[in-house]
Amino acid sequence: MTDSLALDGRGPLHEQIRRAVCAPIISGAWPPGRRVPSEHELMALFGASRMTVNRAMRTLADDGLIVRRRRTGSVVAAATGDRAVMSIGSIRATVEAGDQTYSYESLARRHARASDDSAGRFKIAAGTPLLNLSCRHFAGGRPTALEDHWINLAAVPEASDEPFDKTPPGEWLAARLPWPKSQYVVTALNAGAAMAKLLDLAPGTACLKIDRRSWRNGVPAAFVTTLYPGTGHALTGEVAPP
Amino acid sequence: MTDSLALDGRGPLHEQIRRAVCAPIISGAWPPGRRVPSEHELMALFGASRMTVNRAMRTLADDGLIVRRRRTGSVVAAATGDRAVMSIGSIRATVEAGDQTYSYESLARRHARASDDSAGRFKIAAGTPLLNLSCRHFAGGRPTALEDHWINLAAVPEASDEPFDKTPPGEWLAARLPWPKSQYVVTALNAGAAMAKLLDLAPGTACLKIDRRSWRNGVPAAFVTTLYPGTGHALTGEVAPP
DNA sequence: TCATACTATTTGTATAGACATATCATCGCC
DNA sequence: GGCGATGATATGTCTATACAAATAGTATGA
Repeated sequence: MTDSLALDGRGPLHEQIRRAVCAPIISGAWPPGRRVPSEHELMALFGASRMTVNRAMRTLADDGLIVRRRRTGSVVAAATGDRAVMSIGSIRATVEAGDQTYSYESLARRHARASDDSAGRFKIAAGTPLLNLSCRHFAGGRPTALEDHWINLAAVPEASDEPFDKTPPGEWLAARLPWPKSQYVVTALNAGAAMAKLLDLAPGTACLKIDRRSWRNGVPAAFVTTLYPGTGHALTGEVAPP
Repeated sequence: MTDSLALDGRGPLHEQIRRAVCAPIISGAWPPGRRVPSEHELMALFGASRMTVNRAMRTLADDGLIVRRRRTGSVVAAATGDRAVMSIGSIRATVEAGDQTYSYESLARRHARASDDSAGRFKIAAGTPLLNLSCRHFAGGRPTALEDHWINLAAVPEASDEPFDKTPPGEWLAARLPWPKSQYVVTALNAGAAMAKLLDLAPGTACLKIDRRSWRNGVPAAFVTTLYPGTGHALTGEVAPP
């Protein structure tokens, strides 16, 4: 079956080799566990140098399609459960992508100390100074999301001096925390009375809740809860072979 | 500032270089748009060959931390909205990860033709033969999810001969479609009367709905809707710098 | 027989060199 | 001034080679 591998002549050689080996894997012709030709075999097959073949195979391994082991060679990886890449953009970007005008309203801004439930979910020492921001986002004048931020002032002290009346906390944080480590938890919940009123919904309407915890340099930096009307917002993502 | 870059002596050289350049980026010391030392500068700084430096930089570019351009050199990338990797495992795996016994019940199995609304969301020709499977998943004897599958028999003809009374359609499909292209849409919705009864919930309870479309070799293969009680299930994911 | 040493295979890493390609800046030239 | 040719720079790709590390199988020896 290795004979049927063929280059398509388009693009760099290492890409062609990667595609040639990738094709029978994603088509199912090579089932998980099947042996993939060794680098030497591919060198002979395609007339490429080992470094070029190695780069193609390494890319496939990085993408999780094959598993490489010394001496035994490479095999097609077992298909794991999906790992979908969900794009969680800023609310402004989401609204403006739908050709609606974005606006934002600050509902509350208060200092607090970690002691109540926020300390528990945040995993920080009790007494840590926090800044709590509550705000509402509008798409074309209609409320589209509620956000509740808990910023760890020990990790992000600059937040103390920021009024957050013009810049939404989410955007401000994104600029201050480039490439944070973040964890997301997505659930559904019924809107309570206050929440429903703020979102202009009937009480009990299903909403999408996205909890996000972010760290900066290993220190918990922010805990954000975002609430969307369930029917008005969708989290989308995709997984695709390379 | 390039002087402060230092290798830590641990692991392969290209990894050390990658970490050395990565550190000031994720710490924020190098803001987006800042120029990253060129390959030649890094060669001189670390005494490494260009291929080794190139591999480190290329990895950073693949991870989206820097943007590389010919002649102008590399710069720190603008922090985009997060692209979180959500793990959407099989329901069995999720249940068994919680130390509960998994079971499964087939509710309906019927053949259909794409003509009604399913053709529209599926983007297939009307009249295409489909197999519709409805099932319920249990965790420790209590219902934990509902699933509704529409399998395109033109793309996956083997499904016709499968009774799906023992193997859940999701697992069967995962084995038949290795590395499919898939799209996900996650929303929240209020449980209707029938849905609530099947999930043992009060009507109107918020539920998490995950729609998944999968393709095989570019052909729509399956459309799956999964419903979870909103409080009983969470979609989790994370994004982390490399 | 069992344990150990050796060997062959395969991948992992690193180097030096070469040429290709995109692009910015500059220098003439009209 | 505007236009085009030219050169410089940085990345992109590819090769040939070398040695290292992991490991499965084989040979060796007590």
